[in-house]
Amino acid sequence: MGKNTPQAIRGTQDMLGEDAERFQHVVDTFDRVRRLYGFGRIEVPVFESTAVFARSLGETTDVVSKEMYSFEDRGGDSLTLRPEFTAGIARAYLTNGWQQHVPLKVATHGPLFRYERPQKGRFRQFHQLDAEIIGAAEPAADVELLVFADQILRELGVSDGVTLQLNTLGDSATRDAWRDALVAHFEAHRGDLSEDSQERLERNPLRILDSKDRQDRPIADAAPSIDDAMSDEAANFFTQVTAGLDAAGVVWERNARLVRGLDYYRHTAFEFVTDRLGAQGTVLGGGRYDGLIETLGGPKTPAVGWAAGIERLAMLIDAPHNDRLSTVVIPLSQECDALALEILTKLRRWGTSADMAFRGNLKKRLSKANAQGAVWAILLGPDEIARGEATIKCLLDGSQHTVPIPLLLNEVENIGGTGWVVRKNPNDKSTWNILAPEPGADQQ
RNA sequence: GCGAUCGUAGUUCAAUUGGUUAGAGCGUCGGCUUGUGAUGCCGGAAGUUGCGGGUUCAAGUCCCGUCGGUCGCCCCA
Repeated sequence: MGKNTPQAIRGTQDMLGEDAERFQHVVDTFDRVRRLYGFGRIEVPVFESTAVFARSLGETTDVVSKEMYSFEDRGGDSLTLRPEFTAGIARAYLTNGWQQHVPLKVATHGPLFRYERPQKGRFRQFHQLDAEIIGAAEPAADVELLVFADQILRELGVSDGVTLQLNTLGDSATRDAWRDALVAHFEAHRGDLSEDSQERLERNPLRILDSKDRQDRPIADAAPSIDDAMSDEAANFFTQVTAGLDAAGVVWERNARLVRGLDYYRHTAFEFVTDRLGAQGTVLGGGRYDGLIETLGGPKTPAVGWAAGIERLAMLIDAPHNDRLSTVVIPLSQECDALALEILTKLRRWGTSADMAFRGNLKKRLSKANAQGAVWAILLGPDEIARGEATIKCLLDGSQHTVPIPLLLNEVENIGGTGWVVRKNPNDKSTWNILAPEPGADQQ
């Protein structure tokens, strides 16, 4: 690193090659599965008025109180880079009058920002997949979201190491009653709690329940259960959610200590967790937030949603196999460039992946083509062009053949009666295939 | 915000208890082949040892500060 070269901002990442491919594979999978479930794509701004997040998440949450990137713009307004998706989506729902589309199933993904100490699976600019159903009070919506999440994890091939932990926080009355009981319990043992948890008692007492601190465990384990405070309606709701998951074949386990950090959650709360990511075990999490939209000044509107960490998922998946570059066109002198460009353009318009090697002598260019993983090289030299021919070389087995240029340009099959076949197949973009002398195994 | 640990060519790493001119693989550039890659051989370029200060006859190595990476606490996806 030179001394004067700029550094990337702490907690941000630059991705190239495999890292970027993994990331994109997660996004692609999400986008494909999301359509299967009828979730429409939405886009929301990367920044909002600070109040949108402060009111939604709760002023005392860590996210709001110490992790937001907030700034004053030139007009003097306080803005904040989104630390999560839900608040902005709820705001968009209200400002655009999307009530007309209820129940609204939407999905998005993109960057989020949180001023935290970076570590494994945790960044200051990170990226999430997000899915929400707004305006549905039925447990079917919770189930829908969970089955959707489960399928994404399956299709990414990570579901083996990931388990769904499920809990209910009850309705508002249940949650409040439970919270009071918890506070009373923890208050009684205040002196025995860890320093962190004494702090939590003020800000977010529910979080003492899943404290990792040894000192807290006995007290947390002895704390009153949500089930004791649960109203019949809330219990019934939860039963319907679990019944739906069972019917859909989604494996889950109850974790009565599972609590979410943000204030707006009610009823269903869940996390898909793994032990393969060190301290950051949660790969996807969410729940029901029936009160949020009202908090933002809208009508009473039930909603559920989840978010998943793209980087975390990308760390879990196997490296996606790259499609092989099909063809590299190699002009050997300047007079061949125009023809090379013509062929190159044609190949790409046919749907074949192709590139041009334009630097160095033939040796360099072939070497470059090989390094790119190309299957075919088309060599265009003055001599060949003079004869009206091009050379096609298979980089897998080294075989090569000359081909009349007009045939190349006209998508002709069976090149010059040699048995080499150029097949243009618009439905299969991998094939601008030269078939006859089998080049060997996997061209993909 | 707290704690631990690390920082050496583009990159991955090496460099006796502080001791000459800081090395190697990969990559890169050139050559062995005037138009033939992937396997081979030869050679070149490439470093203010993150940055700043200090201790010492002598610092990549020890000390302090700072910036960054990594891991944990916390928090969360």
